[in-house]
Amino acid sequence: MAKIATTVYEQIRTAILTGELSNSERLVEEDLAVSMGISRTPVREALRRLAAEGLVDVSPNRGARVAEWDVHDLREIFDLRSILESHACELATPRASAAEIEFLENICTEMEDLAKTELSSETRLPALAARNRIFHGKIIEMSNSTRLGLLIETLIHVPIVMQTYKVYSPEALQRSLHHHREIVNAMKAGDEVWAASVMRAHVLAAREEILGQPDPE
Amino acid sequence: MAKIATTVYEQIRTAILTGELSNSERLVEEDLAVSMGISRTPVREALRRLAAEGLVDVSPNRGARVAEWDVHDLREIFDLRSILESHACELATPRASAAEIEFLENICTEMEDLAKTELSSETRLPALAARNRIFHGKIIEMSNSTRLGLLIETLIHVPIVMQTYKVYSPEALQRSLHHHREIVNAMKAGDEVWAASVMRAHVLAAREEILGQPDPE
DNA sequence: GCTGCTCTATTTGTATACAAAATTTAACCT
DNA sequence: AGGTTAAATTTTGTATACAAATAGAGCAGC
Repeated sequence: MAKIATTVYEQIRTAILTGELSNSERLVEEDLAVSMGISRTPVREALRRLAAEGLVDVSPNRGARVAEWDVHDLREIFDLRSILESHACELATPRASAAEIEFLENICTEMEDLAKTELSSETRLPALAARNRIFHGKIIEMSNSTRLGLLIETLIHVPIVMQTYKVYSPEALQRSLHHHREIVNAMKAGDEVWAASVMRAHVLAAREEILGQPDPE
Repeated sequence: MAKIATTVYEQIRTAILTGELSNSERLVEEDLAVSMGISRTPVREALRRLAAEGLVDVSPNRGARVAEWDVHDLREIFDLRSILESHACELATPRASAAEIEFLENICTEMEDLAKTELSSETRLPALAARNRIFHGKIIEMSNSTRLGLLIETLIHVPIVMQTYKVYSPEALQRSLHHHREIVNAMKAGDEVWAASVMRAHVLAAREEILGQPDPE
């Protein structure tokens, strides 16, 4: 059970991502420390780490707060995701093995099956969201660019991005699944331009679904 | 003189960027602390921060070392820069004010003048590199996307990227300056596709100048 | 000569103590 | 009563102390 700092980092992180902590809530080092029965030292380290990832804001001598994102931030995030994830598709396509294509296809099938079931959204949405993350993560992994992966990672661990499917209409969900299938088909055909284009559309469609019409500014 | 942690962070950072510390050199907390006459606490904080930015690698219980980059890493970095900085151009172009255009033009002129002088490379190259950073930084600022700026920042503070002009041939330097001028012209013309294309070419040309021919793998 | 072990010396991780800064509270003056 | 200043409290920043883990030196065995 090594590394208390890592444990507390993960605890605070998931607390933020699940919305348990939110609304620019203040994070007092001592309070967090006593609530976990540890000292301030590992708490400090965890908070700085979260700050580096953009999940909390720290001001000198004034402590840490949960970061907040406005519509403009989210628009930036989705725009950058659309660029970076489509680039990942472009890199992944010529490298894709048959086994990897099959892996992606299986996830597509699983998600399509899940979408068909009448399960309550309580269980269905998390299952869909988890597989969605695996799908996107797999393509990033296949791109074989560590830094690209890291950049995307810093963009997506933002609460609303993590819970994407929560606000999807049935039509949007269907379109999203079709996009996934089309991406795999494009990769199978070895057409990286096609694959990248669909991925770009896929992320931009998600942006509109979540944020509504383009920023008028 | 507040915030020792920030001071030591900057010291170690510039030591790495100037190559003073290099070659996966081990960074022992206590040694750094005594050499600066402070305690380990702020040193630790600085090292974690540098680790988050990718300038040092830390392993649990084994401390920090200066990060190393191989050819593959550098290729990734330049590829991503080419994408992100061209995107910055695209965003900046429709927003560019006359004053901002003029600012960029002035930097172009300064760099062209510097290139013409017969100053020793001792003084000329740092002056060129500094203005180059200002030029690129200004465009990123004009893009008005904080996160885009942050992503690019995490990519460029890598020693060899910072010292780009050191390895440039006279021809490459000329081409680089022409690119700058062309980017400003494209922005002035309000043509974001043109501007973004030149920026992409600009960064990819730098990649080849520094790394040689494409990765054969 | 080399491999594997134990023991020692470094070095990191965490806890605690204290100092500096900021926030809050209270008192005060006009 | 309002607002300003000044103490009191809270909270962060840094230093130090100790525990846990790792790396390295020296030595036994082959």
